[in-house]
Amino acid sequence: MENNPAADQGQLEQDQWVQELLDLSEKEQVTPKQLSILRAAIDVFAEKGFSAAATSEIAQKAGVAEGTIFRYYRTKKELLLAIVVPTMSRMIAPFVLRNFSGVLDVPFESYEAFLKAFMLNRLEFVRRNLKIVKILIQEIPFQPALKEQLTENIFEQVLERVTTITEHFKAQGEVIDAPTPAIIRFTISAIVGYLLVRLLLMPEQDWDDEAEIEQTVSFILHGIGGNG
Amino acid sequence: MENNPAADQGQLEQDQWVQELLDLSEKEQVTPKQLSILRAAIDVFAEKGFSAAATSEIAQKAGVAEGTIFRYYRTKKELLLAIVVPTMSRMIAPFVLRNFSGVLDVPFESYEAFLKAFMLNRLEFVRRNLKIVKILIQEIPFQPALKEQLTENIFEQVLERVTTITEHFKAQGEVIDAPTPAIIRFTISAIVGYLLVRLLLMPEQDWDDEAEIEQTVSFILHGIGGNG
Amino acid sequence: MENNPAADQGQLEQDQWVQELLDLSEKEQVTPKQLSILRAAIDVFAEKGFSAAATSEIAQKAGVAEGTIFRYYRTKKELLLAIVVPTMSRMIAPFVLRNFSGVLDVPFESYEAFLKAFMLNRLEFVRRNLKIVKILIQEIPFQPALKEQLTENIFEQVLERVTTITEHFKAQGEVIDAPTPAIIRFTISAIVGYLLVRLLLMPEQDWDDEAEIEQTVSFILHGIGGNG
Amino acid sequence: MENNPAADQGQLEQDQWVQELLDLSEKEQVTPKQLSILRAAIDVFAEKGFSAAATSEIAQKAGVAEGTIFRYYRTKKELLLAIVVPTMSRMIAPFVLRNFSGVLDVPFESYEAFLKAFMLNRLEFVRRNLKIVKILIQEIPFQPALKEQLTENIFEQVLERVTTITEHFKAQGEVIDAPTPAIIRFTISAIVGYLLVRLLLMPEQDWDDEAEIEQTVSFILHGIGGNG
DNA sequence: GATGAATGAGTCTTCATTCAT
DNA sequence: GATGAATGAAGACTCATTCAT
Repeated sequence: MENNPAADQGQLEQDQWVQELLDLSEKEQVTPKQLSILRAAIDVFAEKGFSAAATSEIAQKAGVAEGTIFRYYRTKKELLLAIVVPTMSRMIAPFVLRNFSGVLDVPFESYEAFLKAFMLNRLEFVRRNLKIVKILIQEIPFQPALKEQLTENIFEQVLERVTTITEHFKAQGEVIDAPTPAIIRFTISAIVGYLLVRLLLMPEQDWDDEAEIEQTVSFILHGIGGNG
Repeated sequence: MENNPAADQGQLEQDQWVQELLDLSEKEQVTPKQLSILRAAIDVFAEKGFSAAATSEIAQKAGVAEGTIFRYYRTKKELLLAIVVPTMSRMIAPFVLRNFSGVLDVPFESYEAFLKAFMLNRLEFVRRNLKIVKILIQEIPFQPALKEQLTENIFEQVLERVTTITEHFKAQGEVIDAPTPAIIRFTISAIVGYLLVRLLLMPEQDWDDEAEIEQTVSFILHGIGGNG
Repeated sequence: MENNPAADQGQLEQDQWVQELLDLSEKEQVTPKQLSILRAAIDVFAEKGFSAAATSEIAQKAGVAEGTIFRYYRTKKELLLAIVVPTMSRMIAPFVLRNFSGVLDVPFESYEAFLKAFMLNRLEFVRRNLKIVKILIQEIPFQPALKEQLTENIFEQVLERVTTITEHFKAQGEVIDAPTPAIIRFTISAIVGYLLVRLLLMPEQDWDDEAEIEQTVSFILHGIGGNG
Repeated sequence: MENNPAADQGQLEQDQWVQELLDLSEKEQVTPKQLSILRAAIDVFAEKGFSAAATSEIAQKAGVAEGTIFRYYRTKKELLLAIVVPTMSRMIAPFVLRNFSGVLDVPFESYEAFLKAFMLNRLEFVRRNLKIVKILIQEIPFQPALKEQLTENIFEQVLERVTTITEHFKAQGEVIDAPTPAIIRFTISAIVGYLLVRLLLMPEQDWDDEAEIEQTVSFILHGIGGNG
């Protein structure tokens, strides 16, 4: 039951992120114990799913007593939300906050450049938050709190912002004059499709991300139809 | 807790399907009791998720005793698999079996016609098996049995078949000369993206499926890039 | 963990009563297991108090699995109420129902005869339900459900009935013309005082109940003042 | 969670008393923190019952850290006893100590005057220590330490003293020649009955204590029997 | 075949108590 | 002295599974 933060090198990057996440969300120091609870919870939730995850296992993996978890998070569900809500915010942050990640705000020369930058940016984000994203996707259908977030943020703020961007490029003639919702859906499908295959379905395959992204953006813009 | 199959007209179609499914998978008669267990299980699994679903609730909804479930399915997990495995098979059936649904075998005049027919066909399939598909997606990460199926069937059989098809159209000049896996991924992303938005994210919206499918196929073939 | 209903002879009388109680309240057969749960619960609640009583101890004493308790009573509190509410009803039954125990309905020749009969009757009742009465007294302050019962039944029905009786005897000149509430309070105090001392404070002492009751009734009627 | 002693004027009287109590029992200075722990504990014990009371809630209400309670009282039970034992002593003090409250020592002209003075005195006492008395009554059955006190003090000292007093008045012809224990029981029943109804069962009713006490004493002396 | 009572391991959660700071 | 983070045993309650009827 030792707690050796030095050992698990594979998680270093994610730890960094968890720290970031907490700094961001709370602006107050997070105890090492709380951190190891979060890390353990992320692992167990991702591996077993929220319902099937036992707080006893989380405690054990975190190297703390079971009661300690409940000092920080009153219920198991609150622990879930503490992990997942900030990530949800960060996931859509580029669409919501100006000058946040810079991806959407730097005036891109072209739609193509914009799409490439965006894909690369989100790929990096999901890669660094893979487990949390898995948990998030799994639990959205069962957690009203998350559904609400989704509705309020994605369907109201994000869609509006993305619509603006899309119509901007439409006006410039870089995007064809088709219904904006269909364009958005199609574009996001291609991007998300790549992320899923890349990170979840076939993560172990060798990937040349730059080339794949370029290819995908090319498909988005020109399709896969032949000369006919 | 009566079980009146006549009442729930909305499920008639699905019931029909469940019957089909069972006929197919077992080739032996399915008792009405077993059928109502399956139907109840589909409802509860879809609503609560597998882990959070209680067999007692399933029994209650099915109008049978708790013990009865375990006459037919030795464990809760077996009940899950009995629901989900045949649907998985049917989901990929068009790619695997010849002359099954006919979608892939009728020699289409064009890739475009093929894609449209395929989308419509799968849309109909998912629509009629929505809950089961939900369950399937939810549980794949946690059920090794399903993961295995996925690997063996999708990644070996389906991919091979789809590769063949794609390369056929490539040879005919209807599809550009890009890496086949990327083409496949891109195409399926667009299709699945549509299905998800259409049936899961915004099912209540009014949809003109024919137009949307046409639009999507057009995007797949020619992209969304402007004249530049 | 054997369950030998024949052995505990001391409880025979009470068992009889528990059976009675349940017959009365449910009019349906009570399983032996349920009965032993009730008996064990009565013992443990009386000994430790409701809050400090562990369902595990009740289960152990009843010779059943802990889960079994919760098949019959959804919560620990429900188990408490199942024990205590019917007794509460029976405790005040003589005041509420006509011809129930007969104590209040037979036209007594005198107030004295009435008081004696009533004391004897209630003494017997409390003696046979001692533990439950203990539990009842203990838990009334903390169980809103019981408080409500108390208010609705005691303060509305019982007081009204007792007032009628008292005023009947007042009219007959057997009771002095003092404020009825004071008379009632005083009378009940004397009776309850005897019951408490007799059964709770000094139960092991040798008691000549008839003589004591006669004495108490005499005090109630003529006081303890000397000839002065 | 501030603790502003100035605000709760309603408790001023009781606070005063708590101070008294502690001065009495310990003869050493009591810190403000200890005082607020005691006050909070009285509130919580009275409201929830000892077993159901959480030390964390007491700490919170007292405005101290959870650990602080255990600096002063090693266990929760010790805290209970610290509250309840001194009150128990004071409750029976008039019977035990000479010249303490003076109630029993001033040579009363009559048994009647004595009873009235005694009732008024105890009414005042219980009124000012209502919560503690509640706690005391609740916990006597479950705390051997309290039971022991009860046996040793009440049943040995108090009864002896009360017997002496009663027999004194018996000798003077003010009390009839009936068994002393019955007389005592009856008298105390009437007094305690009044206190309970007055302070616990119907505290919100308007009471004319002097008149009620006079009435009650009259009943004790002359009973409620009519001229018959 | 069908039942549903019974099980008991396992769940999340609480809480009195300790102890390093 | 005072804190409050940490503990871990114990609590009420759930639930998949069994089996006698």
